[in-house]
Amino acid sequence: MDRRARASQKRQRLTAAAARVLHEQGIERTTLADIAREADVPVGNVYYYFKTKDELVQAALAEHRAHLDELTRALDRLPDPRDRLKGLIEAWVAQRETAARHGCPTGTLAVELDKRADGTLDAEAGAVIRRLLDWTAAQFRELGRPAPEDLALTLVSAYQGMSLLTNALRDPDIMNREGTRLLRWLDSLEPGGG
Amino acid sequence: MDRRARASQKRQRLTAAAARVLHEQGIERTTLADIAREADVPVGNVYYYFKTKDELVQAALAEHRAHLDELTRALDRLPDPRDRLKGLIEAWVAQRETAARHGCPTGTLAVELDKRADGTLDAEAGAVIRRLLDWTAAQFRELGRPAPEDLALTLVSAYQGMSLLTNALRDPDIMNREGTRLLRWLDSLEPGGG
Amino acid sequence: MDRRARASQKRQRLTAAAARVLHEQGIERTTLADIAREADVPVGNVYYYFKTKDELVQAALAEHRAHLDELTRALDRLPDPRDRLKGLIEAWVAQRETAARHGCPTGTLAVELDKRADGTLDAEAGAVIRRLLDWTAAQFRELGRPAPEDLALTLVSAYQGMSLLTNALRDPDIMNREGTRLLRWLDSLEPGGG
Amino acid sequence: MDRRARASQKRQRLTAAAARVLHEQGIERTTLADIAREADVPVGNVYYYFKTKDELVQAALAEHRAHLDELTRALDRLPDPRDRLKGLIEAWVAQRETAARHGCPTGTLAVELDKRADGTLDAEAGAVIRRLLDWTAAQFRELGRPAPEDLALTLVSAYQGMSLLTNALRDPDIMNREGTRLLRWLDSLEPGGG
DNA sequence: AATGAATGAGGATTCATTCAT
DNA sequence: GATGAATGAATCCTCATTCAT
Repeated sequence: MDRRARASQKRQRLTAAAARVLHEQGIERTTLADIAREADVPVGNVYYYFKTKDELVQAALAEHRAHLDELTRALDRLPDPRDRLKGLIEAWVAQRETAARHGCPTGTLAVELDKRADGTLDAEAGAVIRRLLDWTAAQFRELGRPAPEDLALTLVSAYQGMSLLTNALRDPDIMNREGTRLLRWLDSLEPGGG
Repeated sequence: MDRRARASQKRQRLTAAAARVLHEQGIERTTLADIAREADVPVGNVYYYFKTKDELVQAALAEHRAHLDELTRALDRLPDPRDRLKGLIEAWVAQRETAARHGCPTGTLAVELDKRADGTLDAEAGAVIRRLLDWTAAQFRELGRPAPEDLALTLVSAYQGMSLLTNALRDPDIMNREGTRLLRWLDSLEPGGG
Repeated sequence: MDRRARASQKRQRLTAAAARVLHEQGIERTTLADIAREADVPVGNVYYYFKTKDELVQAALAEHRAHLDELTRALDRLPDPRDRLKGLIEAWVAQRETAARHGCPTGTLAVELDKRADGTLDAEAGAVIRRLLDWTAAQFRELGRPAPEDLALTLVSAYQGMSLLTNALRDPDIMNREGTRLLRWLDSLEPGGG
Repeated sequence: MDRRARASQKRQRLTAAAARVLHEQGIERTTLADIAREADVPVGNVYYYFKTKDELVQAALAEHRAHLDELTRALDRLPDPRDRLKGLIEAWVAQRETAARHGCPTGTLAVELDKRADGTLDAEAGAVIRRLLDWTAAQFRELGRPAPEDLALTLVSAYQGMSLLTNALRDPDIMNREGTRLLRWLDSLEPGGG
């Protein structure tokens, strides 16, 4: 492995560490030293890859978006859009233990970023959520449902809401119950129906 | 007004300032000086009323719970539980501009508090949310619906979810759309029906 | 009890509390609030009796000096100066548990006061110790020993030393052992001997 | 000199400064800024070497222990244990001016540390004193004296006592007088005698 | 590129002392 | 005289960021 590869690997390690630690501890509670330690990179060296802490937050957001893309790409292989949406919900429920401990990564980052005066990163968190909304709307559209954007809003809202409650009440079972309801709801939708 | 009254008023002013500023800027981004300035109280004096920053956070949470109690007490005057729930939703939607800028006070505090190692305050945020869940479930129960706790979960989840999305996307209209849907959903429920 | 008496009783309560708490926690670690609480006097009221914290320290020193005077006055009733000195040592050893926990009141106050730039109170602590030295020297003189001041120095030094070691090592038995030795030493001294 | 060497030198400078200033001003009266200034190190940088003020106190204690070890190692080169003990006393007396101004470094630190609720550092101060006791007892044992631990206790007690009196009365001559007595006492001891 | 070390601007908290009634 | 409340200076500690090698 040459210099170039080693460097980019270090960058990747930092990004992954940032995504993980920022999700667990939040932005304000996480120090650069925390991330550096987790990535096994000397503190001073972090600045070679990321000029500011904000850039690391940005990288973490990008990482979460990449995870989302990975998931939707996999679901896209399913022929039936309804199955894709059900797969999405099942993926959410599968993460219930993590959600109980730390909430939805993107959702909680968005909440924290919103509290800042500077709204640069704020928008980026919104963009990840919008991406999820768009993909979801596309599935409803393909299903022939009217107002697919509204349906997407309802589904993603439900996800963020149940993640927050699961987290706040430290009760992963909330995601089981709400997940089950959402799956039944999807099943009840008739293609193109009202 | 004597010393005693003026002092307790100061405490109240600090509590109100804390509730407001912590909602707007988040816990970590808010300094004691911020709250002191907002309440027009010298920093050193804050400690006469609250021994730590955490106690101010606690007071802010109590303030939000009090607001919630006030609202539900008012709604309790309505004879029909369905109307009470619709009133709750309308109150939420009426706050959409604030939600777009800062999210749900309790919800965002809960998210931040969860990121802490020490879980004391964390639990208190959860308690406020649970209070809302309980009141909501009571209405569904009075309506004669089966599984009122699950319905409450669905409604409160929807609220937290739409608040978060509205905030993350800075789009208050989201609360109009989801609010409308929730109202229609309530109307569609037949008393005691499945 | 009239105003005058009640007030002086309050002053006495504060003095006693100061003597106790300053011995236990040291000057720097003790707040005025600590002393006020211990004396069951409102903080604001302390300043009516003592204009500064230093005045309270001074009062505590005076209290310790009074205790010493009380003890020597009682010992002065014994006809034999050697018995008086032995009584002194026995009184010290009887305090060994307190010494193990907090050291000699006057000695530890003197150590703390010495660390100050301002030497006013410093001198007062020294004066209490000097008073003990003088009384002790008087006994040796009455015994007809040569260089009674040196003997007093040796005895008081031994007391301060064993108090410090007992305290630092948290071992009250040290005072038993050294006390026994000092008693034997006194017995071995022949009146007027070399 | 490279970074590494300069850094470790800085640590040493901080330790030496801490030992000195803490001895002179006491723990509570010394600010981190005092120590930083004395060591010519920016305040913020102190925390790179010592995570808390307590760690600096600990380092100062270790420094004093090192000084003690140095002294006893030098004395160990003398063939006669009695000469070693006399050398120890002479070293004490040689420090009389410092003792008059600030007392025994370890003794006064021990007194201050005892006043704390947290007893961690307290024990460390005790350990330094115990080390001195042990070395002293070893000399008496080698001299063939019975109860060497008691003799050590007497000698070290006398040292702490005369240091405290010298300091409290600001009279270095006290150490001359007590030192002379202790030297004579050592001379009077017959090997193995009672 | 890599890295240990340096820097300084905050931020929470404490507390002696003063004030207003 | 009595008292709750007010004040502000001081202190410890954190951490993003920069620097020198």
